[in-house]
Amino acid sequence: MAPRPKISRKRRQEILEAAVETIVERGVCGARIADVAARTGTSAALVLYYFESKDRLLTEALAYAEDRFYLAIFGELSGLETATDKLVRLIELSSGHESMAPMLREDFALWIELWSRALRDEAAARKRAAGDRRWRGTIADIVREGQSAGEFDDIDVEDFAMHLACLLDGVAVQHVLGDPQASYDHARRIGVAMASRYLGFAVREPATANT
Amino acid sequence: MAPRPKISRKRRQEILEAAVETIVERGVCGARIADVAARTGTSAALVLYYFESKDRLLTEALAYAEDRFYLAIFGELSGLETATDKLVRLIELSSGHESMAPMLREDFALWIELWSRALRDEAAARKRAAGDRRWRGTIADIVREGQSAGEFDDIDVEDFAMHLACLLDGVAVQHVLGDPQASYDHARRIGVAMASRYLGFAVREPATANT
DNA sequence: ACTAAAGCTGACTGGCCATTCAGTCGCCGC
DNA sequence: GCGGCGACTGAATGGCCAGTCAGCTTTAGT
Repeated sequence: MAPRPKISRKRRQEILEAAVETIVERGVCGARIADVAARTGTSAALVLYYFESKDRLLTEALAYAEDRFYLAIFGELSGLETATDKLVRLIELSSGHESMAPMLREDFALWIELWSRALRDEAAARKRAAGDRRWRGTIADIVREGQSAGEFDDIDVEDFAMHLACLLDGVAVQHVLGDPQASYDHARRIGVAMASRYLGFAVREPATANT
Repeated sequence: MAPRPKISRKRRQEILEAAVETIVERGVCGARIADVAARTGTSAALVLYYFESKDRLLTEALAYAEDRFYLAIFGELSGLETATDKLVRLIELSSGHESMAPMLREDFALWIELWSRALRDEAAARKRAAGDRRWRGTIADIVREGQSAGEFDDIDVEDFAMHLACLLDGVAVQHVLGDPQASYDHARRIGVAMASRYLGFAVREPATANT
């Protein structure tokens, strides 16, 4: 009756996490069920016992990673006071700020994997689209909040959210593919410059790396 | 002696083109040598006769597609007079303007495939980085040209090139993944707005679809 | 304790593909 | 007309892996 914390719940998550790590290491194409099993210390058969097929497992794993990433960022933002702080922090985090957990920094690579999967996998495409809407919605909410507070100019919110989201995606691609021209500082500067120029707030000194 | 037009040259290209089509259709993961062979009306063995392995074939095919795409855009730009025209056209074309050959519009999807491959394939990573440098260089050249002609404000060229290139990549992702919020018009507007705001030129009416 | 379900596994199998190989064919120079 | 070479092929080979299955073990409810 009482929805006791079925062990299976934990196992499922363990497997999902192992799958995410596997994808980071070998890519969606190269990931094998046996890898995921080895990482959880179980058998390949068990992985298929929890997820009917490799396809489902991979798609769920990518969605899981996206969710984790979003929630981590969102959690960090909610502790901040002003909309300006939130927006700048959002840009910093999605530019690969060193304060991010290493696990989360790997997630940038997963975006690319998700995109390439979404090109052909209906379920992945839907999840990506939903995640993207949520992400843009978060940006838009911050902007509206800043506008109400008088921090930001009164520009078209949806347009700006799309613009910033695209820019951050593009920057992340350069970043994860290791372009030396796209260091964190570079990426941050570009993002903050764009936001401040459009929204009319003053740029402050960047947060530098810490522990 | 005279470098007679070895038949092999033509065959090689045929195969590369078939490989590109195959990748568009089935993705890098799903592409099979037999598909490429079928598309050229030959045998799988022949494909491996020209390209030592599937890996090389795919990497070369992606590079080939990128080159083709770049040259097509570059060719179209060189016919234009002013730097402003060139820049706007560049933005239009990389936002998926309807006047592009359908073949080239598919290339956006190939970027994603190339990125995901570059995550793990050294050769692909090098080719991607080179292509990207060329692309940013082209943007930078146009901006410098416009600055000399007095069309554009005197901002940091490299920074701007990186910024625009990232933005266009991000927009392309949305576009190719079919986000309805990222139609061609949307994409174009975002790109042109950003460029005009940074460079200080006046935005003119968009080019609409033709032919 | 007894039982049933859930959790879990090792061993198999079936299919799929990259890659190899042992040639065939047709052309070109001689 | 011959020798050789480049283009090309069909038919293996061999490895790899997702997914299945028959049955083992643990857990928990009665």
